[in-house]
Amino acid sequence: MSKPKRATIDEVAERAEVSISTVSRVLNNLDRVHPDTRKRVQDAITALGYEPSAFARGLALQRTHTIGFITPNITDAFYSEMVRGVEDAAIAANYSMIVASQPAHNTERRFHQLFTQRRVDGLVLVGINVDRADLQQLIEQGFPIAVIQRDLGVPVPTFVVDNYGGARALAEHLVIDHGYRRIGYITGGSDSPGNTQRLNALRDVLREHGADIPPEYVVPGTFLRGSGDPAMRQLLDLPQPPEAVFAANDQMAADAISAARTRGLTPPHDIAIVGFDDIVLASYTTPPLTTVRQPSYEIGRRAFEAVLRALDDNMTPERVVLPASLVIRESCGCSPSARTS
Amino acid sequence: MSKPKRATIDEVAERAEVSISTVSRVLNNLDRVHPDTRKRVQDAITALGYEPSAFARGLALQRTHTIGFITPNITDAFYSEMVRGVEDAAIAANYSMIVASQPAHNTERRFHQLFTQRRVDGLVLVGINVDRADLQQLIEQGFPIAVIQRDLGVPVPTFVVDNYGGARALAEHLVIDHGYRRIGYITGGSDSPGNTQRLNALRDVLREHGADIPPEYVVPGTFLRGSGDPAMRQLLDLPQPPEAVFAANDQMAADAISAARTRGLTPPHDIAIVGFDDIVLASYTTPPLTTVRQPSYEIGRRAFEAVLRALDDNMTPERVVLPASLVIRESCGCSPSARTS
DNA sequence: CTGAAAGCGCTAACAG
DNA sequence: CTGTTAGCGCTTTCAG
Repeated sequence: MSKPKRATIDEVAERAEVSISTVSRVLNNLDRVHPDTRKRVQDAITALGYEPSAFARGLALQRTHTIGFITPNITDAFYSEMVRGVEDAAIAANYSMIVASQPAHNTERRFHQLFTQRRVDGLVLVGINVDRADLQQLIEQGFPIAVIQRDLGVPVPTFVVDNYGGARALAEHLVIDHGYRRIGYITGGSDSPGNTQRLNALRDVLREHGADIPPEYVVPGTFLRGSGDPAMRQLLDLPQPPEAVFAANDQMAADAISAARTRGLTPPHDIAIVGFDDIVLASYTTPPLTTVRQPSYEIGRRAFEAVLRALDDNMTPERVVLPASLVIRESCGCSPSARTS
Repeated sequence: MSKPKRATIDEVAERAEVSISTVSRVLNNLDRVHPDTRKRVQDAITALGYEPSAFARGLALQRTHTIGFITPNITDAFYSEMVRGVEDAAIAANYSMIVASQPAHNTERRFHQLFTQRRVDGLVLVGINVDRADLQQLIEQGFPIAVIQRDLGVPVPTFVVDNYGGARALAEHLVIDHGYRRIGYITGGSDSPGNTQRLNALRDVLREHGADIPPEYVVPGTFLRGSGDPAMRQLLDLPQPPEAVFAANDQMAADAISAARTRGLTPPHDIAIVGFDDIVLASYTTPPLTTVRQPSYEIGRRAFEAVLRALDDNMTPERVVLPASLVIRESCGCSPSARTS
């Protein structure tokens, strides 16, 4: 029992005493339509409360005006900002967004579904690893896909933040401004290029200042909630614990702060802790996290626009690197008042 | 140039040397089909990598197998959990989910769009106020809608948490277990029934114990990030500030903690602060927030299921109240070890 | 058990 | 400027 009756184009045509093509014309104002007829049609439209069916139109046009957004976990603050970016851009272009937020092992299937069954016009992938062959094939067929935060090795529009640059700025702040030399690192998932780049930046900066990062100072995390805790403990259990800890993301940095506090330590006095991402949580830890901000909303927006562009003309796929900016709060050891920048 | 060629039902039919109706039959296995033909068809399907177009099917069936989820703000941790619930349930039923996360002033329009243009089969609304007349009309036409967290005064499946009960448990903990009598309250948006119920619960408990909540102890917030800060300051500026503060949600409670700390106070020693929702942030403040947990994932899941049910048979719309549970951490004054429950 | 044909709501040539 | 007509890909009677 659920077929609310919506007016169809035929009813509008009948009421306006014109043919359906004329109605279609005023709808899409393509050709010139006589002002009088146009008015009649428009009156009929409003009288009937008519709105064209997006999917009947989709069938005819072979364009669904729907885009798919696939991410491993939308509850992650970092991704949900992106969703907003994609959505706002989508709305502006009269698109709807189907979102798929599924654990990694399901993304491949959803990806396929969205494309084959749902016939989305394009896809935005973030933080997931799709099978390269699958992707390659779609690309070759000219299917518009934008990839965020991953370099998949296929020629698609790719959006990444400057992980190295951002991490480097943060590392320099730690090494130069604060003079730390013994710095630990909590890693993210091993399949994440961002993780590697952040670690490299830290290592480079340290080397440039005559220090190094011993193997035992690099402890494993997963980017996920809770994983910073055991990692931090491991660091704290070392004969000589680090003076500062760089966690691959804010979530783990927050875990690390809790872990330190549980051990009776007071960051940043006893140990400095910094993160990456600048999620909401970062402002609410005690002390607030010094971190690196990623422009996730903008990334989302631009990814959608890239898809749209690819849909219209076949651009050469760009790879854009967005700047990440240092956000200095207090967890690095800076005082609330004397914030450097 | 973006028309990846997908196989159509005709090609499958041709290859299997049957008619398209037969293909359709094996697809939906409705009628009996001869095993041999069935096999031929299935072989053709896999050979061609055929998948039926969801929206061509939608046109014929008048069912899009798409559901709309409308919320004011998906970056709010509380809502994003819900999205996951809706999505998981949707996938299980072979549905896709279009999400609309738009500021309040836009939701009405999106609501209308999703329904008229997108022809979604149903809608889940959370935390928004749609025009009652609009809604009423859709309902009467038998359009399936589930409403979360609002009582819209129309007969639709409604899912709310037991705000009163949850808040009451929290208030009793404050009043009975801790013995507080001077308790301040930071309100949420005035259009939110949850807000009112929470305040009422606090007031009732206080009264039952011979105390009251003076007008100046109720200060305005908006539920949104940052709004707890000025509210808390206002409370702290009072000649006699409260001993404890109940914020209408965790986000504002977190703001309140920061505000207190900025004033040189140390919660919960100098002032207790509690919230509502149990979002991720609640575990990471210092001290961690004592709060009330809402089962948002489950709410989302059940809301979708209600929509689906309404789609099939026309049930009488239920109104289900889900239990909220007290989560005791440290911001109320409990020590980490000696947690009551 | 299977095929032919109509129709879902809309767009897009092609003729007037 | 406007109407006719042929699809878009699928389901569904209605006949065999």
